Amino acid sequence: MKEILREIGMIARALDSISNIEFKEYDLTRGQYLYLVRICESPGIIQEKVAELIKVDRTTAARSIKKLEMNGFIVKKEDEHNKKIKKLYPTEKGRKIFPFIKRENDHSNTVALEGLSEEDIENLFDLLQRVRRNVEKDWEFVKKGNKRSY
Amino acid sequence: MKEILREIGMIARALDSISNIEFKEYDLTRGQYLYLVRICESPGIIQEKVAELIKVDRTTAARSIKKLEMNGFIVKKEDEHNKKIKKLYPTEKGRKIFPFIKRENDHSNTVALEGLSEEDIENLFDLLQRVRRNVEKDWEFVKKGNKRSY
DNA sequence: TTATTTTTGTTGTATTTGCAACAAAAAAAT
DNA sequence: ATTTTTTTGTTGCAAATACAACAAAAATAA
Repeated sequence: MKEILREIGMIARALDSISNIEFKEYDLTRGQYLYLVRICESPGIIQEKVAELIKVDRTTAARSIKKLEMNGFIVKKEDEHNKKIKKLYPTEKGRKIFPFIKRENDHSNTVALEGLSEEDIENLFDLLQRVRRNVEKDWEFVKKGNKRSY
Repeated sequence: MKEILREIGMIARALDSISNIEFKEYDLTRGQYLYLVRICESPGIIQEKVAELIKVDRTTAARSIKKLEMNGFIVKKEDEHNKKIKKLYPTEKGRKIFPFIKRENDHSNTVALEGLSEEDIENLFDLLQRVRRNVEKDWEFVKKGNKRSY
């Protein structure tokens, strides 16, 4: 059995670790860049969706986003028609550092893909998307308290 | 720019989350399965190497491994010729749950790779290994306190 | 319409994570 | 042989993470 997941875990931890170190320069603490990127990309998104996108616990997302708000990177806005939800928007400060996050991520991407051809990259991306779609089904299933049988 | 790393991050977090939930049944707390697997696979390995393999902070590995020891899954043994290092070995208890961890990981692998052909899988594995080798260079560089320029 | 279930958000608590700083052994350089 | 650097391991501390449990709005079912 090819240990695909092990490779993926190693890559993910290594890159996350690098990003966290590099973003301290912009006063972003561990993990925060993930949330800020998603909010910048989809202004008005709610935190429940952000957690789903990132694949992180709801309460972890709640606290990270609260901290982003406290530090002035984003704001929460009430919705006109739905009293329950809070829409998330980047502030000026948040929008300003977004390009730096993108730049760092692009660099990591470039480093990661060194030596791969254009075709390799297309192929890898396609395969990873398929894997991700497979995996997110199980994640939602298990997160809701269900038990996988195997 | 194809967001390869984003896909990898999503997959890794989702699967890690599932594993952590599923391994509570065996009294393994968050993250511990990673260390136990590596120690079972390479008896006598030292914790510094385990951290490198997993791509996790040295001190995090130290504490996880200490806990594995306290809970009787592994033992630390002094080396004859080197007073500094401590070699790690699974105990009977550790060896016993190893197959369950393997089984769970295999299942996750299978789910993840659903719909991919044999060739796709070979290809994906090869590409991921190359990405991982690229990324670990930067990880070690940054972890040692160096600054990437981009 | 009313009752039930799902969605969304929060807080309390325990645990994990990782940076900083230290110590000691080992290895390498002088 | 001595000094310097690297390797390996530890602890203090601050912060992130996630499970449990709760609450209220919204969506769905009855």
